[in-house]
Amino acid sequence: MHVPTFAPRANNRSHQLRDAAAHLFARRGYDQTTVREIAAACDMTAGAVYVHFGSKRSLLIAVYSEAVTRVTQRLTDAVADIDCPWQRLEGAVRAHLEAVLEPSDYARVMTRVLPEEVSEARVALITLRDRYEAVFRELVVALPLLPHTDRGLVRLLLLGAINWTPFWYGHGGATPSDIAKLATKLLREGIAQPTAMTS
Amino acid sequence: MHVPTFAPRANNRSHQLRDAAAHLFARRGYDQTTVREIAAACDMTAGAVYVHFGSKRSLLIAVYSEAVTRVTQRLTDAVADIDCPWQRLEGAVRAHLEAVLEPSDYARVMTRVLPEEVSEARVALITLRDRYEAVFRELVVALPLLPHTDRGLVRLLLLGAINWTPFWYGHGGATPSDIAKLATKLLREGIAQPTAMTS
DNA sequence: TCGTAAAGTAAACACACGTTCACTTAATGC
DNA sequence: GCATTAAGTGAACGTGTGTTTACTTTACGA
Repeated sequence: MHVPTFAPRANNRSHQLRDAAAHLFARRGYDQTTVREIAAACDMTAGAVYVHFGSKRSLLIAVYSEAVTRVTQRLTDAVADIDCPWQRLEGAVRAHLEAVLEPSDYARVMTRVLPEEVSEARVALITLRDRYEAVFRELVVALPLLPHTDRGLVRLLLLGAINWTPFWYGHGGATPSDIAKLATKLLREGIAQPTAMTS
Repeated sequence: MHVPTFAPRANNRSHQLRDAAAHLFARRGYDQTTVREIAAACDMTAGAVYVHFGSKRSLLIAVYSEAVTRVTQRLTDAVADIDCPWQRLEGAVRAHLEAVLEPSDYARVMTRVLPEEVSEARVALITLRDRYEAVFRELVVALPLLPHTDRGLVRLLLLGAINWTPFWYGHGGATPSDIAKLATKLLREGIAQPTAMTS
């Protein structure tokens, strides 16, 4: 006749599940990953997953949410001590690339599973991703650009370029630092060989 | 007792099937599209699909191959009459964007279904896409760039930026032409506000 | 015209997957 | 210690999907 105890237990393995899901989502995508695989990675049964998460979909949202939180934090830290807007941008791009390209499961989920592809969780995922992209919005807004420059467009092109990197990274010898440097240079001054103007 | 006639018939509907598949793959992705849907779009049964294509996978490869052929042609045409390397690049980017962003089913398949996501057809699709990207490789090689510029990296960043456009196109008012202009400008001279150097 | 094989149908097969359910076990608060 | 409930098991359910199969219809060359 006592008040029941609704608290989760101490040895909570839901974190372990979420980590395993992140690992598999990052490596094989959402659709290709099965609930049974995630469970097996934790030495559990598929049924046990549903004790912690109501559905595969909500598991993805949990992973994605954690990913956004972590990468945003990493980004914020990376640019915290920098003043120059251009160097801030370069630092942010490098931090993003390091997070996405090195074997950090959570960050990779953000680029590996595209919100647009998972119809079940589209809205939730896009909302989360927007939270992340807001950081870049601020960075771009802070840049001293030519008048009439469409800063939104600049941000989208930049994000596209770096979101695509996982698909080709490793084929050349470029490091995240190289890529960040080039991307920033493109925005700043371009890479055209100055033409010898007839003076 | 006569030699059999192995030729396909005149009223061949395999093209119709391929078109329908392109339409659905472009709109909903590969995994989310079912063989029955493709068949239904042609007023056929699922079984009939297998008369023309051995598997769903080979149907995708047929669509993707046709897509690469068409877009490559479109691109080649677009830059045929242009001499200036920079204008050639801008024209190519605009042509690519127009193909991808406007409701041309085949072109959209190229960016909607990522070769890396379809494990069954990964290799075949990547081979096809490489054929297309070779066009951009030439365009970038022809640019007069600063010495020691990693042209491969430039191409990859550029392709990433424009491949990502389908995910955000329409949210701003930018047209394919606007996007192409900005992308080219970025490579050429950047968009930084020139600092007033103390002379 | 007539035989052959292509084109197509209808139904079933095989299987993988997300999810549920009845049941067991083991922490946890009182 | 004991009731309570979270955590977990193992098997089954329902369903969707790619594919196959036996059969029918139809174009087409000789």
